[in-house]
Amino acid sequence: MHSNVVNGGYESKSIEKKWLKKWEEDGINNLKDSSRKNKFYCLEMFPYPSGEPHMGHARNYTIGDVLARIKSRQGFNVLHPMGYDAFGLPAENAAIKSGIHPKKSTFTNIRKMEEALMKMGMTYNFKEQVITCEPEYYKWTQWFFLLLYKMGLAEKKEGPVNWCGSCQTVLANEQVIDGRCERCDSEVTRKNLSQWYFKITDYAQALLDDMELLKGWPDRVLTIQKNWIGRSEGAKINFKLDDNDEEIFIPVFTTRPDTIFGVTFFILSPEHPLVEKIVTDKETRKEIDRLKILISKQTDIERGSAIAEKIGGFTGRYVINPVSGEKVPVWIANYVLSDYGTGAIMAVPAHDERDFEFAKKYQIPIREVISPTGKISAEIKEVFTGNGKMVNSGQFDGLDSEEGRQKIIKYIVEKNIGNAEINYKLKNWLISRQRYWGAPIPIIYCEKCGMVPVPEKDLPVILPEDVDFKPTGLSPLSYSEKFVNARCPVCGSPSKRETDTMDTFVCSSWYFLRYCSPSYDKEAFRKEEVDYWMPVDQYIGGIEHATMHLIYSRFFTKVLYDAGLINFKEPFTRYYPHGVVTLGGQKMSKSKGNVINPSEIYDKYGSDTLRLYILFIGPADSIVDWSDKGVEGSYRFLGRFYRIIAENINKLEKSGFLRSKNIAGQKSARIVPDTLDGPSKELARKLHQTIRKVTDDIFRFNFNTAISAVMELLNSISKYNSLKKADDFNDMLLFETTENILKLISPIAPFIAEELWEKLGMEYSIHKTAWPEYDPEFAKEENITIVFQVNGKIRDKKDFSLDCSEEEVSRYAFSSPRIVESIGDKKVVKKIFVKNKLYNIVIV
RNA sequence: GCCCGGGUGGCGGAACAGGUAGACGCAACGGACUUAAAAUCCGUUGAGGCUUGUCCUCGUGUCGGUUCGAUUCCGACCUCGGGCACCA
Repeated sequence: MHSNVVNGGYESKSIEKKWLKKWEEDGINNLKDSSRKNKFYCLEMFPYPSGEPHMGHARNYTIGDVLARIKSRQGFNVLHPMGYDAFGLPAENAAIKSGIHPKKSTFTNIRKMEEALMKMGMTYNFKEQVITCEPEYYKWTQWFFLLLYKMGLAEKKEGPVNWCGSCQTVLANEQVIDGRCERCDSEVTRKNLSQWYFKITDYAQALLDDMELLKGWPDRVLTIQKNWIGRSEGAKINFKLDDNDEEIFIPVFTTRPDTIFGVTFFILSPEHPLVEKIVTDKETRKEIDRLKILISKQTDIERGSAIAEKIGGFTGRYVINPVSGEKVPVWIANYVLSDYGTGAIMAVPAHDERDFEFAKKYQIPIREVISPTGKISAEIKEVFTGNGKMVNSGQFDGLDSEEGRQKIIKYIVEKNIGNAEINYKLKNWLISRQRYWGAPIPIIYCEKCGMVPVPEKDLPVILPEDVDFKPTGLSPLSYSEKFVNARCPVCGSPSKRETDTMDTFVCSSWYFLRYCSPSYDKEAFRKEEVDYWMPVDQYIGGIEHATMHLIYSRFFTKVLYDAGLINFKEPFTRYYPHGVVTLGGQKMSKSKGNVINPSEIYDKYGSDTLRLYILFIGPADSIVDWSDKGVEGSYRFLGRFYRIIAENINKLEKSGFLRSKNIAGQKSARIVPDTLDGPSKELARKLHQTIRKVTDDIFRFNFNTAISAVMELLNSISKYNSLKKADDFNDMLLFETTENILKLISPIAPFIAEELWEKLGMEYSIHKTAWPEYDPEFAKEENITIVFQVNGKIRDKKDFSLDCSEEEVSRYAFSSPRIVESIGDKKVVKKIFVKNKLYNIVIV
């Protein structure tokens, strides 16, 4: 290690080294204390062990660490755990490239992460980490799979899936961004495969309803989730195929049953199973087949975006509108999706943008049935999607569209042709992956018994280590004879194991429960521990997990609740999304080479500087751009802090104050307000105001302003120290201020605080002391500045005593030359007095 | 296209309930210390004006409104960021 960057007497390197060692020996970073009554579970999203924590991790974990430390100092029993989301593609991809086994690289990386987190002074109990790729953990991930299976929430289904050709695996909908793979950015194609799904859609409504319990979540996150779940209310209506031989009903979903008289055509998605059946004419069939192939070749981007061109064709057949009795043509079109609603729609071109565009292109009639004015338009030039009066709608004419919707639903229910229905955009969670580095799905296929779940007593299904994990599109595990061949748990005959592994989001959907009893080996979690610690009081992590991890974790929690295994419905009481750290306005990324690692910073300036800077850089939830100058500023501040406090300690030593009293043990005989005056009183006030502000700001996640308050206090101390007259000086006050400023900075910059605490002769450790509380008597301002305005413009300012009367203020106002001059010969019509703030004279 | 957030000095950002806009920090400039530099310490620093003051005018994306008073509330627009995006 090289010497410190020049900074007065502040030797961050040796200080941090010294305390790291001491803290580790004493286990001081474990904040659990079962003798305390109230608990606080502070959780930060655990990292994927990529090798070294990045700046986002540093930000995330520093925020959590500060909160956990303060909660502990405020007397809470604090659970502040750490672990690793250790399964996943990157390790496997790296293994394919470099030949190093994922297990080896993962554990090497974990050690590195661990060391870095320790160096940053994080208060995790490193002895109780949770690592998802260990059999002791994934045994219970598999147990969860079985639980969902038993509850009918896990199913194997043939269906179109998102296939990433480069990763050679299936992706969940959430992992596809703009038709591309989230990880490798290559284009995602559709493929029909038999895959495992978790039926999260069964919980769509519960996920929406229970948002009411998430008062401690930012609205924007709930909005994202609502959007993702995509609930829409409407009706399912059956249209009968116009056919002489057979009664075929085709249901559609619509949110606008009130527009049913405006249906001028009907569309099936190209993948709709009835397309095959109903197209009878040979020539038409040719054309429809051609279209189907054309559309199936379209990528998600070409087909899926709102601006994509609409294409389709007439099937030669008709359906009967069940309400109007009208016969309308059946088309297929690329813009009708097979996996939403019923895969078929009633098209109302006058009142739907997409149908309008399609009708115009293919010259299909457009009929107005909702009119904003109630009058029928002569010509339809544009779509009207709003509410209005129903027209051209038979017995429903004249109704408001909202009312019409209810009336039509009532009608179709009575006539037995449909019903009210709710649809969600949320799709079932596809969890199988044709990859090696994941938790094996605990299922066995027996020729006689069929699909058999692995009995709980046989868990874990161990992921074998001697496997060839080259990507072939098939699960690497399928090449391992040893793994694949098994005995049927039911009949004992030779069987085959499921060779897919689980999406890593399954592992991370319950880790917060495991933290409550990390080494318990009888169950996934010890109930008493979970009852005590859960739900998480404060969760902190990137907003990019709003739709995946956070929804899945909420889903898992609800499943456990319904299984009667836990007594809460939501895992995270409060959630705080921190912002990302950019460099030059760009997202830091290894591939672009624009990365600043936390280690560079703590190696050069120390972890205190890193922590301080990352909190001071800007509001914790906003995107912040890295600035080397800013880091230096933080480092300089700590140097200045060190010098000024050391000077205080010096002074107190010289005056004999520190020797004369057994300060460390002394809690009583502190300053009484009346005994102070002048600069001392001012400093005492500043101190108590700072205690109040820092505490308030930190719990509002305003770390930047909390730090600026500490800076201001330091400036006040510095000024106080430069006082000429010795009588103005109060040793006790200086001591108390020193003691408290150290406490205030201690969760943010734990090393320097501990060092100076020791220098002050206090009992080890500052991190075990109670968090300071402010005294309102001290914090109270004596004088306040009243602002004088004339017609809202500031004309004068003057100090008055707190709570002074309007009369007093008014008397001054009308004697102030500047104010009198501003009034001139105008007439005073009104006087506004805001206590302790301002006096405004209104003239005309 | 729809739904959320933001736009404040040269820069990052303060202003918690409509009441002193620019806290704190960075950068810059001036001074002290030094043979010198670095570091440190002390100042100045939104723009413009002159009558240089405890001064005046302007100023929180643009335009308008409510109010004695608007960065804060309302309306329209411009712009940046995020989410969703043929979801019937």
